[in-house]
Formats: sequence, structure tokens, C-alpha cells
Amino acid sequence: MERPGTWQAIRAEALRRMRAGDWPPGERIPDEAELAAEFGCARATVNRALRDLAEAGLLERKRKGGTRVPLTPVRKATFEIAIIRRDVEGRGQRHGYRLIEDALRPPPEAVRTALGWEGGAMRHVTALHLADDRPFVLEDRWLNPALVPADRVRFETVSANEWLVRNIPYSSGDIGFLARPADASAARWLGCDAGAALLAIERTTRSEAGPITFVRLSYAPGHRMEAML
Amino acid sequence: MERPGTWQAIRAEALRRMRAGDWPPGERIPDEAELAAEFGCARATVNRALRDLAEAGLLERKRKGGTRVPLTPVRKATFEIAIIRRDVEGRGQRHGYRLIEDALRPPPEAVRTALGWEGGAMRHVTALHLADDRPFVLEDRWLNPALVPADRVRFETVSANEWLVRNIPYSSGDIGFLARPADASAARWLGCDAGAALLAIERTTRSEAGPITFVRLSYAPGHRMEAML
DNA sequence: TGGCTCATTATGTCTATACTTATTCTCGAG
DNA sequence: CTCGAGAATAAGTATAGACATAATGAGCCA
Repeated sequence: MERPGTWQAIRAEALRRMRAGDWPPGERIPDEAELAAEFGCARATVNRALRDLAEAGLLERKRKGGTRVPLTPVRKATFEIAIIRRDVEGRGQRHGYRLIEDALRPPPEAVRTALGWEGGAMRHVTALHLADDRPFVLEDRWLNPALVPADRVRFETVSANEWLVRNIPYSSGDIGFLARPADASAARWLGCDAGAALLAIERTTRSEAGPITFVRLSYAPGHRMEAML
Repeated sequence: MERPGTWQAIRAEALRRMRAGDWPPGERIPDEAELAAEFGCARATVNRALRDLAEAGLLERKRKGGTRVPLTPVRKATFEIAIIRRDVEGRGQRHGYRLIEDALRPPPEAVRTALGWEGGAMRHVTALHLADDRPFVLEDRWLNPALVPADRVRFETVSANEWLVRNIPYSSGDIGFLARPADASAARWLGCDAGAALLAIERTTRSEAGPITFVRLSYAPGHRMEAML
């Protein structure tokens, strides 16, 4: 347990009151000044605790309106998105990598719209990541050839996944999860039947210099992503 | 843009320096006192900005060790987990609900282990959620009959999803994402072919009084969950 | 009634200061 | 040369006070 008077202790007590029904859903709770007086601490400490709960979706706070327990809380689940090699190694397995294709191709319409790509051909890189020699995830990536030219950046030994994180870090983008049936190519590389249900992550990455990449990571059947609540 | 001297402005400037390469991956950045002097603000303000970046996985901070830019940042993607009705309504569609089954059954082994269930039969509730009269998600739930007795709590009109959020809020649990092929039942209710790839969320919920529920939400084919980076 | 302004209010944020704590570094003993 | 005690360091946190800001609501005027 935390020592009393710390913001963690106040957060825990607030949570307890919500669970116990002292602060029922929909109700407004005492304001920061009152709670600070009750707990015998500074208002900033109460603010820290309640702000933390609000960020997790467990409280709703509005200036002047006060703080209330939401009727239907919108909880937040967070995934840790590491590079694939670290993901595999974090499971205590050996990471393997195999480049399948690296060629210039006209991107499909879905990729064009997702990235807002106006130009012609993009660099299409396909690769397989292995965990203890078994297929783990299929990486299907479209790269802006102006930002990642094929004659200067090679992906034979280092995956595009890893290269991008190291060299074009901290860019913005979207991320989405979906399920898709394995097509012939995915089935072949992942060693499953065509049509098998695959968990996939699609991500677009942009910088100020323009679109960087669209990638779809298709995990081998049975893969499960754990999130923290 | 933020006015200078605010913690958001400092966070933005720190991000800019990382992107620009002023603070390259692996490097240690100036400590809080130095940055506070540079930006002409209090150390607490710098702390707020850097703590925020660290929470997002964009910085690594250690006492005495200082703050450094991670070599391979572990970014965090967060999903908003709302109750299904709100999810549907948030898309501007009409939410529909239909109870399929509500019966006492011995739970399958996977459910027993996920919940740590020692007893016999559990309450098995299956229901379909609709968006504009089209199948949206199939809810397959196992409930602790001691905590949610069938003779007192009915799910004909209010989904278990919603009832639980309102009545047993703020409990702890795990959440995981996976892809699974539609079985005969799922195919029938979701109106898709058997074997179709479904995005599913599995969640276990526990309270101090014991396990509450295990639920698997299987989304209709094509569903995509967007996360925020 | 409708809409405008202005005071009120609770949260949001910043400051200066102090103390705490985890971690690293150093230096001396064995 | 290794190990362990203790010093040094940078982040973590708490505090009192102040001001900023976004809602709300009251009162006024048309």
C-alpha cells in the first residue's frame, strides 16, 4: 500500500469509494479543495490523483462543472507496440527474419487512399518474421521511394520495421486492428490454410516530408494481443 | 500552438528536437534543472512535459540515470472501450439487441482457467447486438451465477454488457484481441459464412467477491478497431 | 421570450521550495 | 581486484500560493 497523503493513495481511495458505491455513477464528487481538506494534503496532490483517474476514463472532469463519475465509463485499453524483434525476444524466443520481396509496384487503391499517395509506383517490401523458426508475422509494407530509396536502404538483413523505427522515429500516423482471412500468399508464408483467420494490424505513418509507409502485419493464426486496462 | 512556458509547449519542443535529431536515439538529454533554466520555467513544468512523453513511451526516465531517448521506443496505442450500445450510437447508427440464450451450463475448460472458476455450472448468456438492424457483434458471456443470479437479473432487454458496467463497475481484469474463424453459431447470427475471419475481444472481469464474468465479443467480418497513437 | 454580459466557480496550470528515493559512482578496505 | 559502504545525483513527489480558463448561471435589457 501507499503511504497516506500521496497521490496514489488518494487515487486508490477514490477508486474504493466508486467501487463501494459511496460515489455512484452519475454523481458529482466533492471538489478538489474539499478533498484536499479531508485528506489533509495540497490541492495539487488531489488534482494529480483525479487527473490520473480521468485519463483512464474513470472520472469526467470539467471546469466549473466539477468532477463526476461517468454513467457509462469509456475505459482505455493500451497496447505496447514494440518492434517485432523485441516482441519476439520478449517472449523468450529467437527472432528470425526473411525478406520475401522488395520491388517497385503501383500500390493498390486502398494503400493510395490510406496514405494519400499521389505518385506512381511505391516500394513494396514483404518479409516474414519468425519466432524460434516458426512463422510469427508477415510484414506487407508500402514505402515512399523518395524517403526510403531502394539503392541506399536495403532490407535483406534488417527489417523495414526496425530500420524505420531507428531512422524515421517519432512520426505520426494511424493504427487499426482487424481480422482477415489468409490469402494464398499469407497461407504459404505463415504455414496455415488459405482462409484461416489472421489478426492484422494496419498502420500508416506520415512525416512533414510526406507519407512514409503503410504496413500490414498479419500474425500467425492463434496469436493473441494482450492489452492493459 | 501553445504559448511558451506551458508544459505542452515544452513537450512539443522536446518532440521537435527528437524528430530533428538534436536528441538522437540512445542519447541522454539535459536534466530537468537545465531545461527549466533554458526555457525559463519551473522544474515542475519540465517534469510534467517529460513525464508525459515517458508515459507515451517516447522517453525513458530513471532516477539519477537521467532521461534518454530510447533506442527502440515502445509506443503505446490506446483503444477506447465503451459499452456496445454507445459504440454503435457513436457511429451514428441505431443500436439493436437480441437475447439468444440464457441458461446454466458447465463452462468449457478455457473459461474455467481464464476465470479461475472452481464451481460447477455458470450462467451462459449469448446475445446479438445490431447496428441499423445489421449484425454488429455477438456477445458470448459466462457469468458467476452467485453474483448475477438469473432470477433477479434479466437480460431480455438490457444487455449484460450494459448491466455489468452500471452495476459492477470498476472491477479489474484482462483484455485480449484475437482473430478466430466463425463457428456455425457465429456464422448464423452474424450472417456470414462459417470460417469467416472474425475480430474478437476476450475479457475477464474479477472483483474482490470472486470472478464475475468472461466474455468474448465477436465482431462481424470487416470490422476494424481504430486506436490512437 | 430571447439573447447578451458579467460574475462565479471548479478545474487547469505555473512557481518556488523542500524533501524523498532509486540509482549510480567513488573510494577505501580486504 | 573485487566488494561494499557511503556520497552524489536526477527524477519523483508534496506544498502553498497564485493566476488562467472554461463552463455555468444570474441578471439585465430589448
